Amino acid sequence: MAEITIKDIAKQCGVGISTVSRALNNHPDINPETRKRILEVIEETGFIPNNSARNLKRTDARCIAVLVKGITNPFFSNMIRIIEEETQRNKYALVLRHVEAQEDEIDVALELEKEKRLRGIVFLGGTFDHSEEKINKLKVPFIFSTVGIPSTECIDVSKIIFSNIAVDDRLESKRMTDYLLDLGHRKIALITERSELPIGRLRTEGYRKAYDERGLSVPEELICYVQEDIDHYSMENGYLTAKKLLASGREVTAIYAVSDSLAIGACRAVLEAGKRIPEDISVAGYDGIEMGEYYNPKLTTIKQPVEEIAKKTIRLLLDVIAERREHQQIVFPAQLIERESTGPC
Amino acid sequence: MAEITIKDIAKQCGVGISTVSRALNNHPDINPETRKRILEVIEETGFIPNNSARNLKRTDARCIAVLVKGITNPFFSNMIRIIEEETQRNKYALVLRHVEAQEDEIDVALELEKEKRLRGIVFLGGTFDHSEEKINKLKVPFIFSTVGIPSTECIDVSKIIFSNIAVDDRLESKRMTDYLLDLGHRKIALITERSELPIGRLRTEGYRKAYDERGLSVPEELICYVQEDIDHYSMENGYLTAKKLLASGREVTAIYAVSDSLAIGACRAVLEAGKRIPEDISVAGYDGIEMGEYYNPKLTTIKQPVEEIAKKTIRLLLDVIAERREHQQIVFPAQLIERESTGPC
DNA sequence: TTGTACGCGTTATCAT
DNA sequence: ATGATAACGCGTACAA
Repeated sequence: MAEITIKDIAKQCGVGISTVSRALNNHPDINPETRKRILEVIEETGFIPNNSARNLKRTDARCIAVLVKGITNPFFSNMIRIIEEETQRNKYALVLRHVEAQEDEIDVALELEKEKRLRGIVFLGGTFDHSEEKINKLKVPFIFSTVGIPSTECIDVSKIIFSNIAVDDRLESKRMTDYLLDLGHRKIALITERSELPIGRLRTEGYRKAYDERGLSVPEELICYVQEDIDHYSMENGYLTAKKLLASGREVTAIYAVSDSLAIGACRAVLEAGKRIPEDISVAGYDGIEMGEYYNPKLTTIKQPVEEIAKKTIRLLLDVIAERREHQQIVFPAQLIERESTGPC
Repeated sequence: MAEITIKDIAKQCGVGISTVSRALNNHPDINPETRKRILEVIEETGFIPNNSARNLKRTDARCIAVLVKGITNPFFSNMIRIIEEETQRNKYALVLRHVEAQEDEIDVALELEKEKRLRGIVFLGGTFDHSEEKINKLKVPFIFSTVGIPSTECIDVSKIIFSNIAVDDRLESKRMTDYLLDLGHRKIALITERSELPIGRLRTEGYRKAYDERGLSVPEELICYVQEDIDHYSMENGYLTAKKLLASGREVTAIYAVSDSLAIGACRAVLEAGKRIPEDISVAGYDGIEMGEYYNPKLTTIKQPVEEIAKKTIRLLLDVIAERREHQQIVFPAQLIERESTGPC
């Protein structure tokens, strides 16, 4: 059962294979009539060009890749949707790849760069924690988006080889903590992740800083780490972690979780413990996912400007690809949205 | 800047390229020592084989594809996770492709089948509504999973060329409606989609059937269709649709939405209208996504056995690929989970 | 056990 | 405007 190829089309049309190729790729140097005839035969016969062969030969290919680490994270759903739109608007093809938790996103990128003819890469989620050596192997421009702000020690390097776009997680996290402190809360539990992933680490630092700046001592016993063995940012993890906290009997007047999913899980635990939100315990999240607006009570959160971030990510990447601009480190402001889940102590 | 290829590795190791190829593919016919030496050089030099070239030549390749229409649908998140696990357990590679709303999933499948050396395909979401002619072009086994049960007229054909796994949406939807009717509700609003996609259509039929069987007339004015111009199964759409319904002033004692996301959106609208759930209005969903357990109130729903469905999907597909089994039409039972969002009229 | 040579389906180059 | 032909990087008979 032979696959039907460009050769068969050529034979059937009585033309050379390069003519068929030209018809396929909208080449200018072709008679409109022959082109039409060829396309008709292609239609009839149901011929589909083999992408592997194309990628092997092609030199141009307007194509970028988006590598998402943690695709279940609803925060990325929106990002991806907008990225797809923007990419399409700019007549670029997009290959979207899901990176498993245990996979290394740079390895995947390297492989993809060879397979397709990528012109650029966007990393969503994951870390900066990659050896310089490995990162240097990437030959096309790439951008980290919403993975946090790199610590100062790698800034000089990064300026040269990649862009970064994110909100200032440390600052925004401090803002949320400040807000809760301003409401009179002192016993603010933090639900965060232990691992050294930038997101969790930065947001935890912001929480600490808020206490520090006021000369208040951080209530270490209220810093709760999510389970490592299940999805760090799932509702389930927020639920389990909050439940453990509440069962411990430690006094808590507010819970701040470093993601909205965690916060919603925490809400369920609070509710199950027979407490009211926010009258007995305030709950706050981070990210600004759609769910927070629909939850009952509506969730107070730090809303990241997803749309702007996504659009800027693509625009910057395409600019760098076209050499219209250098790599940049961009910080977007986020917004504290006060809704129903938080109140005075 | 020449890409580093298998040839370079061969030269650097002082061996032939086929030896390198053998090392790469764990071929038996190779001296363990040379193999080790080659792998070392590959490691050092950071060589990554070009997948396009591999796909072009390869004949075996244990690889299946999953095409997801509507990846934002949280119902699929879990499915995908389990499918990934199962696939990996069976030592198959998985290519996951996101199909845009306006794209035709069969076209995408056809293209992918040429590009990679696929052994099988899973369709998540989408429709059966494909011309037989086109569907016949797919040469590898494929399965529709959770897209509904095909109407009788295509069953005889389908038996031969593809498998289908799903719950009986019509039946389960009727079950939910029966449950609400049993609670004494008569003014049950339905939030569903107008388009002829199987999911929406089947679930609407079930709703009607429940009324019909009791000799009750269907409250046509309470059948609400979601907006076509935004994601059919989003919380936003549930919210907007329910809001319009409530504003109309029509009497309603229960709202049944054909997906949990829609139901949660509807809950928000009910709450905003100053009504209590379930005391004033009961709300029920369908699917059994994680969110429903965490929502406040917990959502009554029809829970699809996602895990079983996902596992069975992969197992059946692999069996068909290995010719251990014929294509099958499998119907899974779902479960009505009564939680907090529904109560007596 | 290893190396040589051919071909996978396509695009790019160079003639014509 | 069109056709022949050489790559692209790899896997695999086949020969050694």
